[in-house]
Amino acid sequence: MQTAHATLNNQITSNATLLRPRPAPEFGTARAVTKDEEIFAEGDRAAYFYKVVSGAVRTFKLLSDGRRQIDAFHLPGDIFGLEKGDEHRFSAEALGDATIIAYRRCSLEALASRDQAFANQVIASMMNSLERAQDHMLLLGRKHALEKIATFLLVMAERLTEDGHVDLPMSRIDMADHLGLTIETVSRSLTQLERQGIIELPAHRRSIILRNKAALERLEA
Amino acid sequence: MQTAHATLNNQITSNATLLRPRPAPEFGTARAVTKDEEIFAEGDRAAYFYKVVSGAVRTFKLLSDGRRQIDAFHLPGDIFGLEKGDEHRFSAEALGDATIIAYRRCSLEALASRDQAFANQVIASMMNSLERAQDHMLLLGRKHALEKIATFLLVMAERLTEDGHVDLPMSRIDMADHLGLTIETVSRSLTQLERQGIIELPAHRRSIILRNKAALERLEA
DNA sequence: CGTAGCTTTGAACAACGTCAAACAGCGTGG
DNA sequence: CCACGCTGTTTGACGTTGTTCAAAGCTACG
Repeated sequence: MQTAHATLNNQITSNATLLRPRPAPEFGTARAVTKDEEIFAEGDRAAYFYKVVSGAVRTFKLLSDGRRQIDAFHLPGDIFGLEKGDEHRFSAEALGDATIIAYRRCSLEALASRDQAFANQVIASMMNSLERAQDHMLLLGRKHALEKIATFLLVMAERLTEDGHVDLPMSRIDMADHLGLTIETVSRSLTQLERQGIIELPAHRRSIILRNKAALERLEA
Repeated sequence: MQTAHATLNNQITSNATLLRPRPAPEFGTARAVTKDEEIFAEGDRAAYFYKVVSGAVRTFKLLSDGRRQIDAFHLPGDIFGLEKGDEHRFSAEALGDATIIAYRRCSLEALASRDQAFANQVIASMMNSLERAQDHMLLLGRKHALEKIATFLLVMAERLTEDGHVDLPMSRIDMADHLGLTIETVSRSLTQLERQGIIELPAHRRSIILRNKAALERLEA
């Protein structure tokens, strides 16, 4: 019950601790990563946070028996790996070859005093993550397989905007682990949508053409 | 996971800090709400955000056919209803009789310049929400019914800390809609845990005694 | 070409949901 | 004080969605 209070203050004090003098690194250091390369792992010390420049990144948690939940895919411009505490609560891997910028982690106050605009960007990105997470809980907890797929396709179409032609950067396994399904169910749902003429699955397996967005929106529930 | 320890330890000190007379920010306006009373609804203009003083609040989203996902329960000290955009993306209702404080919503910048400490509290609360949401996605997407229940009981025990004796402020329906289950499955899982001697369900249906936390933690997966 | 890694497809199965009924606590009113 | 009905919870039988297990198809890439 006081937990909230506690953590709140926790934040403030720990920020103070982090304020120790340091060469100003507003401009992080770029880094190139290759397909499936680990950027950081759950439990690692959170010395940096990151921004995607090109490519895409997945962040995920694992259960002891290997079940995986991908909480988000991060596309160019997205910030990820920012933590309240001092260790990463997720693992992060590149979906394909990608470039990212690493920023040395520091307190928001320090950040704000040095570069207000960047600080605001970071906060805004946090709120975006939160909104996405909240929408995703509804999807995971209450939507059926077909509704999950429909929602996912619409969201990705929106984020990748190639006008109904979505070139997915992730495999079926990644989709499944993001949507709380198995790859088989993902596959079956997609072919069902294709048979209904709502989408098209060209030979190149990673790309999808949305033929009937209205129908998808109806399916979204 | 000493993170938990850390937070608990800091709790004491930080509460002390918070109770100190603080340069008054917006002293929000207190409001008493009764069981199931709506505090705001999804789509409402987000003119205020709130802090729970006593009682508990649920925030949730609905699908068109009435399926509901409760994204979080808010206990005393928790902040809820803070939005990035200008309308609420959730509905909020009191679980039982409760009192809350309403703060007039304003930009974080304005808030920060006027009362840095309070601004930090707000940001920290956002990060808390995000962390909870992320953990909850793992639960919703990848855990089985029994694992969901086990996790839920441990989390609630931690937050309500009456040491193994949890007095839940919510009904089975609320639990179900939070965990992505049905009330029947919640009920069955609880009785299964009771039959295994891991918990005890006294006559008063809202209270639960955790007899074997270790077993629950093993079940958590 | 040939092999490796995804993806799709099919059939059997299990976990969870649905439907229905019994049960318990609790407030109300006779 | 007890009967009554209301509401929330538990329990049971059965159905369905999505998973599991297995195998075959594609693509890509050497």
